[in-house]
Amino acid sequence: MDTQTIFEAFADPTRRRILALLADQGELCVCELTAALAEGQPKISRHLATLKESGLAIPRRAGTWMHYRLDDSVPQWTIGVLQSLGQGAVAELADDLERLERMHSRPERCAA
Amino acid sequence: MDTQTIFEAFADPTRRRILALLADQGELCVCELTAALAEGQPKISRHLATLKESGLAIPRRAGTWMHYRLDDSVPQWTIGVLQSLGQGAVAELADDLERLERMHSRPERCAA
DNA sequence: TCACTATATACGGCATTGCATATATTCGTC
DNA sequence: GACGAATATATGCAATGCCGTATATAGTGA
Repeated sequence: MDTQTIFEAFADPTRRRILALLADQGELCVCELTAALAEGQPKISRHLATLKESGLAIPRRAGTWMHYRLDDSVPQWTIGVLQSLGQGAVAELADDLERLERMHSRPERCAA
Repeated sequence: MDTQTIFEAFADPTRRRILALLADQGELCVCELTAALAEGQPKISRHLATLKESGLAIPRRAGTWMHYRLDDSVPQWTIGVLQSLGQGAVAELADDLERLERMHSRPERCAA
């Protein structure tokens, strides 16, 4: 949760795409993120591990699925950056959201 | 001036110390930054080149001295991050400022 | 032009990072 | 327990980043 770790997390474009999606959608599972970004599953999983270790994302297991959401107990400036990711700083966000909508058989969102 | 470049600039602790000092002091030359951070001159110079290329810092030559200041025409979220650097996100800032004050024979600040 | 100061860059080494492929784990169901 | 789906991790590699040392450049003044 220290400054350096958070900045490193923001320094990768794939992680920013993930963070922008989580900021927009609230909670998503690995298979949804894999479909939305159109990237390989191990790649998504590794970046989610990084985000989890940095304290930016929180995992929740629901059966077979792992859901990730943003942690809202982050430094103030971090919140500003996260908001900006959905407001133009992540150029791919529109495409990613469209692929997410198009995805077949998305897991039902069941609360914790 | 694109998103990726700016985030990469923020990802290094030495660059954040430089940015925090510039945000606090307005304009500093290389030798002042070298003294304030207590780091080698080539290291400071290299990081300033990175900041210049990212669009975050603007150089100004005044005789032998190169002065650097922040560019204020940066994305909105960037401004928030820069402010945060002076408000706890850069732990070394107090020490760096103290070394800067103690520095002997600082170049006089003459306007452009 | 020469010497001096301030700053920038080149070079080599070391550590880290991101990736793809392959494999391991975890969970639900039978 | 065996199997299949979802997710996580191991491995090997190419690329990148930061560093210190040495050197080059730019400016100033004699």
